[in-house]
Amino acid sequence: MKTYFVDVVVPLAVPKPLTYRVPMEWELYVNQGSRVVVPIGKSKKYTGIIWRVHEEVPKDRAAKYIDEVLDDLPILSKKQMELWNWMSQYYACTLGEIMSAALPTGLKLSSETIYVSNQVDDLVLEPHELLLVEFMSKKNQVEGVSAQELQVHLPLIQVQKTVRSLLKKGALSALEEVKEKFVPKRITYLMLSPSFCSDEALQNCFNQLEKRNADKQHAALMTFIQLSNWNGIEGVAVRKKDVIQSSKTDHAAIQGLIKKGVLIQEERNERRVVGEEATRDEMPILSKEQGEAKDKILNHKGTSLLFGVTSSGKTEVYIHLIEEQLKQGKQVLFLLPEIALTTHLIHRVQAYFGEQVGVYHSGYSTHERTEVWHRVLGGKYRFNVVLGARSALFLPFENLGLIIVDEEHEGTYKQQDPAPRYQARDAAVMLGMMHEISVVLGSATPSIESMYNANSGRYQRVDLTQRFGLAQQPKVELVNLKAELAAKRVTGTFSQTLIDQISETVKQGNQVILFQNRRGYTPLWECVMCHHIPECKNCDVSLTFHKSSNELKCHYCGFVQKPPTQCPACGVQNFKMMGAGTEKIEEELQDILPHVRVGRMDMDVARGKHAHKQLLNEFEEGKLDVLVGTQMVTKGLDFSKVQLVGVLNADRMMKHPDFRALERAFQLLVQVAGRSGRREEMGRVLIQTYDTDHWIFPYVIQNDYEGFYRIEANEREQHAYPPFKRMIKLTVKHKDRAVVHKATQQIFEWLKTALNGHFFGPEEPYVSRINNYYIRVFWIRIPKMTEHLLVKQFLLDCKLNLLKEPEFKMVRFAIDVDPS
DNA sequence: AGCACGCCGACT
DNA sequence: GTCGGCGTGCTC
Repeated sequence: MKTYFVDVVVPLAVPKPLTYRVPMEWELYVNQGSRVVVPIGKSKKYTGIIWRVHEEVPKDRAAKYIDEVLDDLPILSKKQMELWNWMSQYYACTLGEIMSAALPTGLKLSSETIYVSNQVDDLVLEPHELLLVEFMSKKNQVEGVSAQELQVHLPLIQVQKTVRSLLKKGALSALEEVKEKFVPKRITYLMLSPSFCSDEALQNCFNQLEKRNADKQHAALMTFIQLSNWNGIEGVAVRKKDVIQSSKTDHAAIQGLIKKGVLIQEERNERRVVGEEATRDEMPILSKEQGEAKDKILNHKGTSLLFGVTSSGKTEVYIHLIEEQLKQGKQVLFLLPEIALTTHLIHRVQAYFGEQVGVYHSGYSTHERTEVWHRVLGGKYRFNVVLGARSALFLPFENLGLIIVDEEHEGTYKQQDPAPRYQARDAAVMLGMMHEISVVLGSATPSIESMYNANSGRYQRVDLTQRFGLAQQPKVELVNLKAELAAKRVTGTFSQTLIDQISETVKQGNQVILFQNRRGYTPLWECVMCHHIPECKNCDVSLTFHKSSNELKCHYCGFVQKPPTQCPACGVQNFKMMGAGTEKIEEELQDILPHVRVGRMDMDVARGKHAHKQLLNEFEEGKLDVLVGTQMVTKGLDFSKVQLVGVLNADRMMKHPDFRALERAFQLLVQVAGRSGRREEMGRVLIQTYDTDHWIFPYVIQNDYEGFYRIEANEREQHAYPPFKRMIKLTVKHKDRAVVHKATQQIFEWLKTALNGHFFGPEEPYVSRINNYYIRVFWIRIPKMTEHLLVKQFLLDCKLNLLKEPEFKMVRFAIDVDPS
């Protein structure tokens, strides 16, 4: 007799899968990639994924039994598991961390404590205990009451304490219950029975119903025929609810028709996520260049970099590539940066491919996401195209034929904070290799990494150089802030040159977008006397002023306070605002040009989804002349009447102490410029800067990516940065400054012996304390040929050895591979 | 992530 | 003396 064990990945911070024993009755059902419910600790239950089935008896401890097998068929394919394995090694994280990121919460159920009251006589209860017992007797007697419910309904008493005493007295008992969070919505559909599927039979039926004065049934059937667009074909289904509603009949009428065998009813799982149906757009016609690009990509079973200037029609190429895959019954994964998912690109793709298109991103509810997961797996309503943010990478494609990564240079493809700190674009390339399929990375301003890979032959390079239609390259000019300042031609943030241009553009009935990068450009509160700036008590940053709420806020930990009336340093009661947020800019502009209608779009406004949409609508309808915004205004918004784009200060983004600062600045400036003059007239772009001589500007003005790339790549090579070296960032945090210092000294010694000359640090980051944690950073840069997995293992060992020391056990140690 | 165990301050 | 605060360690 064999005894089976399973290694189960659980979404907890455990280094390895946990081993459980399989009860005899489940032996036939344990498959790799299926979910199970397992007990963990004293009482909790979690969903885990079976990673391996084996017969090796665990040596160090007795294995617990699994509680339940949730799926008869795996919800993770072999390929997905392979991807998870690769990711956990490459990004030095655990499978559990990947599981947390990969599965929609609907699939990650965990247990909940349910209390049931027991009938016990002769029990003396305290008043608050009585209250709780009474509440429970009023509620559901059979199913019990969850701990959460008690907390919500009885806020007046100390629920936990009371529950504990009642448990002791035996008046309550506790159960752990696991609920499947995803319950498919069931909807009843009606169909015509096959024997009535002819005009003749139907006519007969109507006659019969009329004869018997069965008006309601007659009306119901008539409505059904109308709603189903009767054309003699079997199996067209209509919702029962719709038939009843439009025919103004009732349940009984339908039952009558079912009894007569005219209609049949069927329960179906309703799809919460419903794609665009009905009319499909005609396939766009490709230019010669686009057609060639499409063929090159299709014929290359590997990664292609689609380098297409703005308005060169990358989307049309994508559409044709998708079409090609669908013809072969293959699925397509279409990754987009989060923000781009709110635009009309989704509608465009849906207009071509209808109900086969699924969308997957954080804005979707867990139910919707879980449904997308199920529908990617298969079934009648399989999604064959999924547009999604980085986590869509984890969907369980069975039959993937193509991966598209649009705007591949976008930083949002890299997950920063909780592990897994993965780069979705790179992981997509790996996934493509595992499936042996084509991967397309598209961008008008590729990341230095991707262009490097294209130039070195790792990726195939495909260019789109021709602009589509009437779109013209805008005219980009610099405004020398130094000179304007000297000539007293600057008011706050605005140079007179920019003001004149705005005024002129608006006078002509055109629109303006003003771009302000957020970084280092926040409004501060400063003492006029001693220049004291209020700082966050938890973080090493200044508090920023939010006018709308009249609060000083910390952007790192969320701490808020009212602005002080008296300076805590010198006691003077006089503060002024420093710096210029979008709010301030909006105000300034309004002061200078009172007749101009100004709108503002930034994170504060965008928080409310509707406010955001409304603002864009107003701008589109021409109710606003000027839109002031942060990064958000650079993404995929096409306004036909925008003739002028102003970049208020280009310097801050260029001078950031970060090796990617120039790359980002170039990308941003080119993208921002692309917002101007999308139609017949040539648009203008004005960039305000103190450093007009910076080498980057000629390339921005000429829109010369290649030229920019040559210089920037050379810089990176000279200074041993990616893509010429592999980079790993180590972050060390602790609440005690002295402990961090000591820990980093220890790490420094270890790194020195193993990686001498290939690392920098410890370094104090720009913001050196967040949420009361002191932060230090090491930068590791190793040659490409180095066995990077060994280095990562070494770093994990460092972590382990460090946390072994009692004084360092509370140190947080994060490994970030390929940081952005 | 929870949850229990354990070691120190303010109460009966 | 105890109740309960949260720091810390473990989960097959």
